[in-house]
Amino acid sequence: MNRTAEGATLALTAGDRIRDTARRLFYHQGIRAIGVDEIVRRARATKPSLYRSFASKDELAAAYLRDWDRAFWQRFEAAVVARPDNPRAQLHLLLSRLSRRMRLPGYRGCGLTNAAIEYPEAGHPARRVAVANKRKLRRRLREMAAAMGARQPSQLGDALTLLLEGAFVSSQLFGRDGPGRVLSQVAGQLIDAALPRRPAGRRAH
Amino acid sequence: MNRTAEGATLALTAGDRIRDTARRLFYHQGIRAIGVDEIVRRARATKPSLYRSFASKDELAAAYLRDWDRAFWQRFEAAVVARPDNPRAQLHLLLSRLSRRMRLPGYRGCGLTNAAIEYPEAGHPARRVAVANKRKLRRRLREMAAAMGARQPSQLGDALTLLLEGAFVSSQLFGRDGPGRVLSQVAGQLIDAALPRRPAGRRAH
DNA sequence: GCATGCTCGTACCGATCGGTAACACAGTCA
DNA sequence: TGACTGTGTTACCGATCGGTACGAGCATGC
Repeated sequence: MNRTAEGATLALTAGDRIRDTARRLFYHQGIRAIGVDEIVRRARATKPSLYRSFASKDELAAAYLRDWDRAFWQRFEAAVVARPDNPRAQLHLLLSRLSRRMRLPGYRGCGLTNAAIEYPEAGHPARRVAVANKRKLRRRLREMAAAMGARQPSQLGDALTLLLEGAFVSSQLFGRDGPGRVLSQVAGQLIDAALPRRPAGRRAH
Repeated sequence: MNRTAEGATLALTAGDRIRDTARRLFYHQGIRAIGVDEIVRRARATKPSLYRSFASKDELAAAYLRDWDRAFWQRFEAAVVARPDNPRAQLHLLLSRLSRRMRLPGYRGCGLTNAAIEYPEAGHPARRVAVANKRKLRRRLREMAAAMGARQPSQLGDALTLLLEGAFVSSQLFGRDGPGRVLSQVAGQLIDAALPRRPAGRRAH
């Protein structure tokens, strides 16, 4: 097995190669823009192999998004455990890491956000995964806002949600020098404004 | 002419009906999701009529986005002239009107943002229109931030850009009760934080 | 009458869409 | 040796994709 190296992908089974290739193509060109023929061609595989591992193209897209969701929460929790008991530092770490990733070549925002825009239909499998992730993210940010001691944690959490989603889409609209550069600074300002007033001066993050 | 009422659309020429129908379908389902056959069918027209008025489907999409761009700046300038010489009030009016529109049934964010995500390819006609609009918007918001007297007008303008784009996409991710509800309040907080410190207390918007 | 434009529709094009039937070929068990 | 199972292949399906050649219908000007 694994008889050929074939450039980048050296996965074993056809199903794995298809999964990897679909992730790359779906992310960079969009799900609707890519046909199953191109996926299997670039994956050095064939369509029956695709449909043995995935029930349909929509399910392949949903699998791609579930992978994304998993990786997203891994990054999220990595920032949480890196700054224990300090939600503000957790968020700062999360956003600064995101800011750095956003400046990498080929970055095209959040695959889940993009998919939700590509599939506005309510029950679509891809949309389901995307919306579930976003709901959880919003809840999580509200919880972090509450843990920071914000006066209106729901409002601060929602404000951070807006900033995050705005950064995701702005990165594809404006490229490297987009407004996403100010993401973590602006989040810090919002947190400052949402926290109860302290005696004097400014606080460090 | 105009021999038939035909429900909602009572436009005269086939080209106009096609333009109106395309706007509705493109906005609510997405551009890639809609084929030219469905457009001409719902418009009570035929494909040759479409291709007499528009060089291609991509150009029809670009025309739809140019219409959107025009309407966008009309709303923008309407808020500007309604609050002369008061950029902060202009922005507040703009955002509160947007917040109200976002809660309307069938709202699906900004057609230009959505199109830019649907068409990541650099030179695509639809993407060109979308990106040009966003660049101008960013510049305009930076100018308004400067006119407000912000200490770092670029940063405030970019923060507002992030909030706006975040509100656009969040409206489709979360629906009526999404984080877009806090849009104008949060913008006010950011403006407060960006303005030079005043002797004491808070300022009204 | 009759040609000139102008708008619109019928019928069609090759290419691609997502998806599938039937089969070849290996490795594993008895 | 032969049956089984899992993974690969070739070749095909109807439907839909964006786009077009060609002519019908109809008002106007002479």
